[in-house]
Amino acid sequence: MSYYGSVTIDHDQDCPGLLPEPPTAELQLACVLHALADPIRLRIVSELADAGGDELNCLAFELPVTKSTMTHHFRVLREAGLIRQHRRGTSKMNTLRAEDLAARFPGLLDAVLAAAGCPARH
Amino acid sequence: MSYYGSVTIDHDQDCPGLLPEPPTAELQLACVLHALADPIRLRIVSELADAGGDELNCLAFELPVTKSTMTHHFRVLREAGLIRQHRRGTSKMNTLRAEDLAARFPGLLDAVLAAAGCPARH
DNA sequence: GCCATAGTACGACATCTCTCGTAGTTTGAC
DNA sequence: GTCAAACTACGAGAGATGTCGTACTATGGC
Repeated sequence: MSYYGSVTIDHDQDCPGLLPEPPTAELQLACVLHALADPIRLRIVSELADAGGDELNCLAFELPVTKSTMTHHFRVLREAGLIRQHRRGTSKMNTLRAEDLAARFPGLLDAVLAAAGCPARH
Repeated sequence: MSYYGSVTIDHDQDCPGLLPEPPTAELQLACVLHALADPIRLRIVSELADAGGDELNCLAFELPVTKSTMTHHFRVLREAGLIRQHRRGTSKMNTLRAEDLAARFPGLLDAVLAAAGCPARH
């Protein structure tokens, strides 16, 4: 989406291997919702939440898409500020930025995760 | 988004003038998030929430787009199940389906509205 | 050095999305 | 019946998105 504006990606703590991400204060609601509004990405976020803060590499998610498509989705999530990524060896480890999100948009992530947990009823 | 599947739009109560909308039990999370992931639509939802359940016609929202674009956004919101629309006279009145959403995705709408209320910090 | 593993870059493509303008419909007021 | 107001339908266009395949770049183990 073009009109979200460019995601400011600066980071003060230059932790080695950490990939650029937007600071907490600049997370954009529309951008976060857009990142969550895709079944694949929702699943990634959901599984990261289930991991309880543990780091998962990209291939730990058995997603029904190719590696290059995975790269795309992980980047969308990182640029929206939902996940944090840093390199370790040949892998890229992912964690959910749950605390940052809770600080910026209280209750939002929890509500989405709860909603994602109970799919359909009828 | 194609892979949400077709929105089931049946309605038992054939209230005259009510436009078709998905039943509460069939609201799709990804679909709802996608509908909210647009600044214009987020604003519509926000203003409807501020109206506290009152009905607002489409032109009551002073949106920076043409009428046909408004029609488009209101339709997206209705088909996602976020708003209810029914005709009255030459107008189409809109209300937020706050209770339906709270029943299906507890806390989600509230969190989004709260997040939309406090835009940016730095 | 060689190789396998994990991931990226890039281009391509089909589809979707947002936007508009113009023409049309429906409704209520006169 | 005529007219204005509110909205819709339709087509078009620019741009974004999700997907893939191929080629490429680390990184670590041998």
